Amino acid sequence: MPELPEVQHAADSLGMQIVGARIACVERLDWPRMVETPAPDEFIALLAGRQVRGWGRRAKWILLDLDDGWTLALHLRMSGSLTVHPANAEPDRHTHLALRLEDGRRIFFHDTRKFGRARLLDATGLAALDAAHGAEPLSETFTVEHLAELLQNRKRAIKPLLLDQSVIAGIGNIYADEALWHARIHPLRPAADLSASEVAALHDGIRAVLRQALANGGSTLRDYRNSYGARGTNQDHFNAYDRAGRPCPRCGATIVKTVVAQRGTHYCPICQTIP
DNA sequence: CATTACCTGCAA
DNA sequence: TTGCAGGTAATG
Repeated sequence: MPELPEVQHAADSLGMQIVGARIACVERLDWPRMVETPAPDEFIALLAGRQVRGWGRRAKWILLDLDDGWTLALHLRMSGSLTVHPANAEPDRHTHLALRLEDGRRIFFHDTRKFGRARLLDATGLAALDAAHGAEPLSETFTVEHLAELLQNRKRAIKPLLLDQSVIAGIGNIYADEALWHARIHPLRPAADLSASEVAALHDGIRAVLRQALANGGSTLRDYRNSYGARGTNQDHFNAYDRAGRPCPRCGATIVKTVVAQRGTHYCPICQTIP
């Protein structure tokens, strides 16, 4: 599913609609395995009556800041979506978590593949979630120098490193391929082997593709929707991802698809030099 | 580092 | 029917 741009839009479109509202109850939790902590019955009991004070995003987690010091953390994984509905809306069979607000509206966590997760965290739990994740690539502190430090001494291929949430948070399969295309770097290049100018290009590429996707409301391949149910349009602007067999927009060579780190990987064999 | 598992739906 | 999908965790 969703990577940083989609999660940011999901969080913002949800948060701005429900900030200030109070959760009346959990109306449905028919896939209890999605609740990682606390136990499902406690999760349900603690959520009732909580007011939404604010919202945010950390890595690919949506964070709803609640009163009494709780944070509801939601991860959409591959196929999740969070939508807000009027009182009369009915959840379908793929809606595994439904919250009722005191004003009558409903929030549906829809997730065909059931990979999505929810956690209700206290301050300690939130700090642990934060500590488990790496640099936020759109933050001011994510400089070229910082990226260079992160790549230093790492023999791993650059693509799996970009996908490692404990190193850089929020990049997934789409934006890893797009950032590497942007920077003209082959996905199998050992991270520590990148030259200073390549690191600078990668830094630029990461930020450019994420910002462009944010501007386009994220990418919708199949399931992604924001909390109004709207699709993103960034999938119309891919240069490499999902473009196997089509021309590289930069040099005209045919984009190829391989498997790197067990993920489908798209790149230009001419622009992105072989390791 | 690679493989498998977790799930369902859809295209090849 | 098989393989693949935007993610991650648990295994050899």
